[in-house]
Amino acid sequence: MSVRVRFAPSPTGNVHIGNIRAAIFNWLFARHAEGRFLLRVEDTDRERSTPEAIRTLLECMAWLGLDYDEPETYQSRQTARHLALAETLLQRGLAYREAKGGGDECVVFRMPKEGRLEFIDLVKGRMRKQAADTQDFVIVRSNGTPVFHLANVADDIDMKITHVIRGDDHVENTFKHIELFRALGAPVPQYAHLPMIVNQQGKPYSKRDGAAFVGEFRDQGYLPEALFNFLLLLGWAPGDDREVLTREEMVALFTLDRCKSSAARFDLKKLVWMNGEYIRRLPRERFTEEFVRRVEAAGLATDGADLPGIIGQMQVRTKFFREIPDSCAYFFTEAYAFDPQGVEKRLKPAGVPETLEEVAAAYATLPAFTPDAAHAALNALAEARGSGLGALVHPVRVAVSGLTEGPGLFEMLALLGRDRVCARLRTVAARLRDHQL
RNA sequence: GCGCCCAUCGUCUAUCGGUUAGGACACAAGGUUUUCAUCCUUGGAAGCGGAGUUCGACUCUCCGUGGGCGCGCCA
Repeated sequence: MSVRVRFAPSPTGNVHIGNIRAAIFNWLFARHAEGRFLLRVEDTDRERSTPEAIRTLLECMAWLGLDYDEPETYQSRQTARHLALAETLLQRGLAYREAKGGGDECVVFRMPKEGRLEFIDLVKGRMRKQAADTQDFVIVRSNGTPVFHLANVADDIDMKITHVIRGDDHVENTFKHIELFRALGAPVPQYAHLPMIVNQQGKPYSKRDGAAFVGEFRDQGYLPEALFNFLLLLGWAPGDDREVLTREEMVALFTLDRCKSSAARFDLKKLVWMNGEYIRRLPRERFTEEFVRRVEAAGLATDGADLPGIIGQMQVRTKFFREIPDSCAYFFTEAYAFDPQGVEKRLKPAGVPETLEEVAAAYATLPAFTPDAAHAALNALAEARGSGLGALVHPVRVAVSGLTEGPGLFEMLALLGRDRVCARLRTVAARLRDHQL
């Protein structure tokens, strides 16, 4: 029997990372087993399930590369089917009508009253519970609408779902659902319950803890592959020391028995690191394309710049594309901004203007302006002055780039070119004297 | 309250009775130019407690403790 799994979110406008992780695990499980991954929109809450919300959901799926193998289905369209099944249950005496609280009658499903209920959870192992500890539950409201449990199980039956992989807040429901499958004469799927994602305090991760929705991560500049990989590592590990995996590796390696059953804390720092890893691994052309787009969007022109050289330095240090205009402006314009703290610390001390001019003079006479030559020249200067190299490196960096950090100074200088470097050093020296900085 | 589940460095995790308990993030120190966002090296850092089972337990069992989830005519 071939594997069929589904992701069954209720479209409430935003897709929570806990939810999308369930989608990721389902998708990987299906792809690994060469089975089918389906999407069922549980849109029975008509209030919140707006077309807009559904579109957002579909966008998030596409963004993460979670493609599904059959057209998505909508639970709200199956109401008649759900009610028919409830009717069957009623006729077989497996459910009964009851008027709770004096209102109209609702339909209640009968749970076993004795014995033990149990199932094997593919990640948590054997789960058991005394029947006496369960209760009958409503499957059709007195207003005539089906309740989640009925709708969920009915749709799983109709979609021939073989494995239900979902958050472990559903473990208790599973005892109910299994009885429903049996009562409806359908084969019971296998279950796998995934641990929750929690915050630094160990509480369920929510929007109060920062970005909690897929769309927010996208908007903040995270790459879908990075978020996907990071979320996968929350509760699953390949068994060896690999952490950054290609989609193919994930598919090949993913199995439910390697899933952990304890909650995982969401560690933003590691996600940031992961994002940097994915940016670094981007094909050079793709990084370049995005780089240029960002730079130009900031009103800067890249003509004349040594783009390949700049990219070579910047790709490995970029954690977010949005940082690019600010971190690289000095490569493309003379109107680059100065970091106030850098100016204060590196340019304001007495003697800096003279130092910058000395460096400019030394550089002007160099036969070739290469990183090594620029380095050697500064070394010679430092020695002549009896000062450390740092006394030259820092002011020069800030003068030339406006920043206190960036690529190796001499690589950066070579990339800028002798003319621009010397001009900037002199200009900054003059501005310092005129108190213009 | 009742039921169920969970428990390895600060964090994510490896280990499926025998390891100096490994890796990654983060942190610290050093080096890479007295820069840094890269790179290299090094370091600190863990089996919740108590009983058992066993020649031998992080690993198996039980009891505590702590945490989470569930107990809706929400999903």
